[in-house]
Formats: sequence, C-alpha cells, structure tokens
Amino acid sequence: MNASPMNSEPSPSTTPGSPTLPSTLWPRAAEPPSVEEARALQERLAPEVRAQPLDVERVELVAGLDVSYTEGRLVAAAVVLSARTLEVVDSATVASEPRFPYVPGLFAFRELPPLTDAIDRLGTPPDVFVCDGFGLAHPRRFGLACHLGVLLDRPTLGVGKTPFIGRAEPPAPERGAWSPLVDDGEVVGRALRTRTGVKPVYVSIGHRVDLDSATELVLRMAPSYRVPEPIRRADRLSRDRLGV
DNA sequence: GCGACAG
DNA sequence: ATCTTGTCGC
Repeated sequence: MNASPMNSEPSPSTTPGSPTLPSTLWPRAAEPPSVEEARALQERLAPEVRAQPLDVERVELVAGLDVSYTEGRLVAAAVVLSARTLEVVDSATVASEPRFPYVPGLFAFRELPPLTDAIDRLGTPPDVFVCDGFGLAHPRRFGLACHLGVLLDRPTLGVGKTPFIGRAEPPAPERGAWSPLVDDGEVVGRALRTRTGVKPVYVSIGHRVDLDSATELVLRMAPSYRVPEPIRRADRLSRDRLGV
C-alpha cells in the first residue's frame, strides 16, 4: 500500500511572512524538523484526529508496527496478521539510521519515517494499525499513533507498555479489566489488563477508532500474552533483521 | 525551579 | 530502545 499523505491543507507558501514550518506532508519532507517545528506541527495536526466506532467484528487484517535499534542502526517492521487466527499473512522491514533523537513527546519524528517506509512495502493493506506507543495519551494529544493515522487517513491505535502521561488507578486483576487514564481532567486512554494478575498495558486511540473499539481490539489481539500479537511479531521481526 | 518523561 | 543471569511459576 501507499503511505503517501492525503493532507489537503494549503502549502506553507500560501502564508508568506509566517515562520517557515515543516510541511504537513512530513515525513515526506527531505529534512527532519527542529524540535520547535516538530511541536508546532503536532499542535497544528492534533485537531485532525477523529474518534469514531470501529466495527471490530468486521476487522479482518491488523498490522503491528515496531522499530529496533543498535549502535546507530535501526530496523522498522510492519507485520499484517489475520484478526481471526492471528497468523501472519504479510510483513515488510526496512533498515535505516535514526535521523531524529529520542525526545519524549516527539517519538513520531524518530520512528515515523522508517515505519511509513515499511508500510509502503506491504502488499496487503490492513484494516487497522497497532502502534508500539501512544496516540491521544500525549502532552499535545498527538502521539505516534495519531500522527500515523492522520498521515495515512487510516484507523490506528497505540499500545504502551509503561505510562507516559496521565494517571490511572490499577485495574481489577482479571483479564479485561480496565481503568481510565486521565490527564488534566481528560480521559486520554485506558490502563488495560490483558492477562490476569499481570501489569496492564496502556491503550489510547490514534485515529478513526474510539476507545471502546480500541480496547476490544487489543483484548482480541492479546489472547495469551500481555503485549498484543501484532506488536510482538513486529518486535521479533525487527529484532531478527537487526541481528540482535 | 525541579522532577518525570512512549521507545 | 539497549545493556544483562538466573529463577520462580503456569
């Protein structure tokens, strides 16, 4: 499939006199933005996020995304699984080098370029993308999952393994239990127990899904391990291709 | 001002 | 993310 963006905003050239901002088409842009530009871009794109129900029953293909690193190199992986059987039906990897530092809150600017490259190499377009990280649960409500979703105009959601922002009460110990993740008085995600007695994962929407749909899908994709199968497969594949 | 801070 | 061994438990 093609990860080309669909943004129909006016180009920066239509606002002469304003400070130069990175194109909304990033990461298609040749150069990575500055930290200041990156934050400004997030604030500009955050209003594009749409929360809407996703008919999980009709989801057939789910993609998991992840990136592994070692000494100046990285490998991004996109793996497509059957939602019904959790079997891998397609996958793609891309080897590259980090071109943006790890900065909390700007994760997307580090991982989106290699991830969209990997997605471009997929031959099977999935119904939804599961990101390793957060979406709405972000200081500017525009984490990696939101950025990818708006870029592709496709359903996305984020699953984090450790809390980033917000506060959540510990969910009941049973698998399926959850508690709201609240930041600044706003529900931005959920702490979700995917395995009884095991620490929860943190789910937030990316784009074109709502929190109920995202929760249901994550539970369905994590029948036996804490981390959803699509992410586990992407993690394993990227690590293998890295040679670690 | 200080600490915390997705991967 | 990555650096790192064994160990307790299902």
